[in-house]
Amino acid sequence: MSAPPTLEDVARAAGVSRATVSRVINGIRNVDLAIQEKVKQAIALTGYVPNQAARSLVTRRTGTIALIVSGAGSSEESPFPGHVFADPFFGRVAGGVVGFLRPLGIYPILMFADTPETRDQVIGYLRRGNVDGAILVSISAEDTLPKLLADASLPAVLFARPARPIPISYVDVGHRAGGKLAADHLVARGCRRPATISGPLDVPAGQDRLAGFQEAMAVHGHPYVPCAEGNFTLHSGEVAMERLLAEHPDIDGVFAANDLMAQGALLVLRQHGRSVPGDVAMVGFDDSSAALACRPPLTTVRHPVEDMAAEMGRLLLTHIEHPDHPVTSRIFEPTLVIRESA
Amino acid sequence: MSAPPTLEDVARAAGVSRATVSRVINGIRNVDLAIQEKVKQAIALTGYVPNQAARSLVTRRTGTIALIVSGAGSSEESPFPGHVFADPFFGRVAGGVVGFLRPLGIYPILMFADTPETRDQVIGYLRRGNVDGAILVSISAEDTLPKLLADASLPAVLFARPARPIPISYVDVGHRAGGKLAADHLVARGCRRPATISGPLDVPAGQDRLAGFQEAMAVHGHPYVPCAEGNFTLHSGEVAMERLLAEHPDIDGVFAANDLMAQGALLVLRQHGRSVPGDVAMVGFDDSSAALACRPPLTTVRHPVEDMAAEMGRLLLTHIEHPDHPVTSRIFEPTLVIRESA
DNA sequence: GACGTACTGGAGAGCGCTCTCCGACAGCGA
DNA sequence: TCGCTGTCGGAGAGCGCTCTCCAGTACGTC
Repeated sequence: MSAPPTLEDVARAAGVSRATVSRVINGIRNVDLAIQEKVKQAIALTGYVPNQAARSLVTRRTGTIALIVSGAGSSEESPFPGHVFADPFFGRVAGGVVGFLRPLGIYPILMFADTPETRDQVIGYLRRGNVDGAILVSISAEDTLPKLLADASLPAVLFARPARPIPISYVDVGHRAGGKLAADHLVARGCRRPATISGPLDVPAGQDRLAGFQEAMAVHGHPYVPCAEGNFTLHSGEVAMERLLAEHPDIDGVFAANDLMAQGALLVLRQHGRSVPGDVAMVGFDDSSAALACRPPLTTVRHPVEDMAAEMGRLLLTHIEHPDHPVTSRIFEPTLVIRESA
Repeated sequence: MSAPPTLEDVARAAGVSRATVSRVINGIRNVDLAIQEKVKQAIALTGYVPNQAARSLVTRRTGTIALIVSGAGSSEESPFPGHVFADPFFGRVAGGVVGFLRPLGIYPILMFADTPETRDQVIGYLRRGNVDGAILVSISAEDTLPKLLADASLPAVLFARPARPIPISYVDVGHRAGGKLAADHLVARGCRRPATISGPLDVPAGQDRLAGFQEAMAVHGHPYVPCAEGNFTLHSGEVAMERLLAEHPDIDGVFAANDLMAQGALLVLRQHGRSVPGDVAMVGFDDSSAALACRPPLTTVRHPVEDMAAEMGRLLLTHIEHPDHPVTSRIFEPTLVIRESA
């Protein structure tokens, strides 16, 4: 078995033409059942597996898509990307995408675009026609990749609304609604002196969660809520909580714009001898695995990441299938997951 | 620009033949410098990008490799894989692989093989010639994928030694040496009543870390060390610590076989009012981001995951380049990272 | 019985590239 | 002058597949 069997071999074994075998394999047009059977046996007999390259050459479809995590400054100390996975949130996105695509026989190519050079490499790779489309998780406001993608008119779908309007489809969660959920819950359980640790205020996710929280709090009679800005990392959550505690020692409820910051805040609270939820209630955002790693387990706004990732896959496939499909966005409703921290 | 430019177009623009353009692009043989220059200009002019499918068809190389995370039972509650990323360890592997491969213009296809069906899908995908080779991170002892890969004689490299001997190259860390490092450190800082939370004892990583720790402890005069088995998750670390504390309330030092379990153990210790490292010292394993998320920050045995991942890439490329390259394994030395927990 | 129609299978032309030949030509020694 | 060697560019044959024709057959209709 030096050379793997080709369509030609199968055709010979089945006593039909290449075209017929191809039709059987791709399920195109009616082929006589008896012949279909013969072909299938021949395929099994020869151990034939289609050559994807040859197929791609003529169909102009690769059957692969790219999953790009973009915009992370990465860490300066290391030439290795992937630190983003320190936030379990990205693992969920990856899992969601794979979970949806896998039954379709499609597997994503994992790419990181964390520096200008790697961004160019990524674009080059995409333009070379290696993939049919891209799913992009962009994590900074200045990321230029969404625009480059749109300009290249490569089918693409974004996770989260881009900071600047760009003609590209995206999927997002109702950040404002999530912020409101957190505020309502905090107030409902008797919180009188709320505070919040926001995400970075140059990205929509940061702005909107904060806005939603503040607006709802205003409705509940808290027109001003102390706020410390973080950047979605555990450490930034600690720093922010430290500051909040120093400036407003009587805080009795905190909304952190993601679970990782909430986790950091919890650590600081404990260091200061504040019990949770006794002295201070804490609500996070995302419902990532970090929420379960907290003690007490975190009450948090659930980001239906897996469903969103699946929707991204669905949307991308639609764009690939129908190049003229209009730019679309879909917003998912967040829900509150009540655990023990609030 | 309905149809993208082809080699033929470039050749025409440069006034040479297709073959010459191909030679210039692939840097093969001597081509007159003046002609090279002309060709390069023509490429720039036409905006030519090579068609990977056509190239693959003739070279029989795809220029892609698979990154497979295999053997996870996944979670029963969800059709989505990727929960493995809850352990930041896997993010590091992914980052390390991408970091090494990316400068070479190679990007991995991300696959999860968490059930028998998906395992078959993965094998089918690989056999279809979609990739040149595979990097496999197998996380359970009964995983059959390594064997299937070896049988398919597809170039592959494993992360960690397989539970059963299989003719396949792998990269691993000195688990025993790591266990010894932990033991020595614990003893050196005065620990008298050590205990350990082991990983699952059906995988080498679990067995060897424990063995290395026990052996070193024996040398230090602790022939018997209480041990509770965990499965590398945070929760299992909690459960194990609970048990250890119940059975041996006077423990003053713990070695957890990975950071996540150490993090869980720390949580329990705190609940029981034990200070760390005052009452109990804690040493983890991996030096993943979880170690930094601990309070106090975790002293841990560093698993040089990124370097190991890079080596996997290097090894895989060698296997792809030279199909007859003998099966190889490379063991990395662990080091101790001293922080505050011990 | 002649014709139109529907359906099925085969022939063959590429898809864009690589790579082996082969020919052209220059340089050099005899 | 002839031929030999070495260098460099071109011709052209595929790589394995899809898909558009086209031919053959069966059947129904008038």
